[in-house]
Amino acid sequence: METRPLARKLGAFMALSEAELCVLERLHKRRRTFFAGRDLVHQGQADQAAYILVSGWAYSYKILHDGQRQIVDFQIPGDFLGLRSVVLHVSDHSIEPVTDIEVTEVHASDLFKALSETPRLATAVFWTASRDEAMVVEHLVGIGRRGAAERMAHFLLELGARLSLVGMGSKAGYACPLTQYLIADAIGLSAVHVNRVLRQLREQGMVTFRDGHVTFDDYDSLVEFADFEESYLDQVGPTAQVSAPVLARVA
Amino acid sequence: METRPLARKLGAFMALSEAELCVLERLHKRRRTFFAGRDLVHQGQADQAAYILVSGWAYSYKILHDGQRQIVDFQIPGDFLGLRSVVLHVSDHSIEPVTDIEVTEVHASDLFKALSETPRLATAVFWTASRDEAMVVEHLVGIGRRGAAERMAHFLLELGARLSLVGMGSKAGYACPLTQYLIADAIGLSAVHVNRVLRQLREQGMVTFRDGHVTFDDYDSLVEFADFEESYLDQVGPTAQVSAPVLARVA
DNA sequence: CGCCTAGTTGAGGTAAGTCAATTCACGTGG
DNA sequence: CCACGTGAATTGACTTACCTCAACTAGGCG
Repeated sequence: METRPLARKLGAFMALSEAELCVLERLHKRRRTFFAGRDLVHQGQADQAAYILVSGWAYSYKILHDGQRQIVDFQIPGDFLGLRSVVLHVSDHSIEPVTDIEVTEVHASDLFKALSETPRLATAVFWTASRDEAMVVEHLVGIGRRGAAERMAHFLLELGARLSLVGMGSKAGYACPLTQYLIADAIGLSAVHVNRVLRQLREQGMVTFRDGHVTFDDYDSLVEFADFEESYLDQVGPTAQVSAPVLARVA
Repeated sequence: METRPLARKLGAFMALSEAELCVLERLHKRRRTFFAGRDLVHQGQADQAAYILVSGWAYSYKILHDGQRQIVDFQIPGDFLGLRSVVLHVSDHSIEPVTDIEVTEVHASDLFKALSETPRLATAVFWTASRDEAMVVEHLVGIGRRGAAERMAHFLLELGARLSLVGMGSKAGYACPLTQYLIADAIGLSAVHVNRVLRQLREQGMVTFRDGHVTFDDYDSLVEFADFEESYLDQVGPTAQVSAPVLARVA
């Protein structure tokens, strides 16, 4: 468990050699702590470092000129923070910790060097980035075309699935430090409506979100209700070639 | 102009050497044509090839279980089609041509081989992918937090900016083969409402969309109205800015 | 004790959706 | 050449999902 969460995540995707793990290890330059509510990366900033989240939760968001906020995604341990900012050389969004967080810093130059010298690692990182993009796309679909309750259900399920992959959740539920305001800005609703929708889902016996804990009261009917497809979260990478489970699902 | 649009796009981001251009050239295996309305990639399919769009327009989308469609993005010449599907090894979305299109096919194995043997090319492709992701994020923000008219204005401006980069548009306007139904599914509105919003923008003297042509009647006030920030579309890559050190290491 | 933040609930407003009718351009076959 | 069908755009009338405003509760903490 003191294996870096990122190594664990990438390892689940492709087997990494000793040498590759070593390169990965050397990337983690410095461990830092940031405190809840204090911006880590700011929109428009020219970034020279990305971070890997070790513990705690964060979220990336954009602010519109009229002050509204849209949360793009939440990050949990093992996720990159600001990877896109480094590649694009400027941050198009801000990142803020939800809780106090621990991260390790990765300098842009070290990252590019490591990726060019270790092609398989580059593939693995590219895979991670693609998986993140797939989540953003799914999020987009939800906001664009799902009703409020379905959106909420889908959101809670996706978060649960992601947390399960790093051992922080199960089909029973998970600890969740988010406020209803954060969820509102993530799924494009008002905080008031979030509250109503949560009540509805609770009264229908599907999920309960209370006191920082999400409990799946009836996982299966929630999945059914939310039209939740978790295949896009699968830990299946190129090495696993067209693996049996994928084929089964496609068939 | 018979330069491959992709080479032109990547070239704008970082200067590519002869050798790198040559690798890029060899990627283009086979030129193919697809016809308007016939699926090119299907949701759930296990992909072994991506495509580079040479001419025509396409769109990537997802279908929900209740039959609703959310269009994630439109692709124009120079864009990759299905790059994420290849990296993730399964397509999480479908792609369909809007018009008849010409593409060149890129086999997954060739792509991975080229990227691992030519690190700078990998960086460039990673940059392209990140730029696409930034667009999806901006799209997400629009759907989540902007009103219908602002969303439409922003959408038309973004398309214009992208088309300008490949010489197919200007601040005066551009040819646009999209129907109001496609736009509706892209920006999360009903087709009827799209029509109303277009009328409103036209009557306010900002944009006119008629007969397959978008005309910016007052570009500046449209930008103002839409809160349009085009920085995320900049053709600014690592080479352009802080990059001397980065390049030195990568090279 | 008083203040702040998070959550909860009600009443009423509004942006956008649905349903439906009409027009127009286009192609196709009688 | 015209009748017909089809897909796109347009507009009106009505509905609804979600928002806003506002009041109130409950817990944490200086």
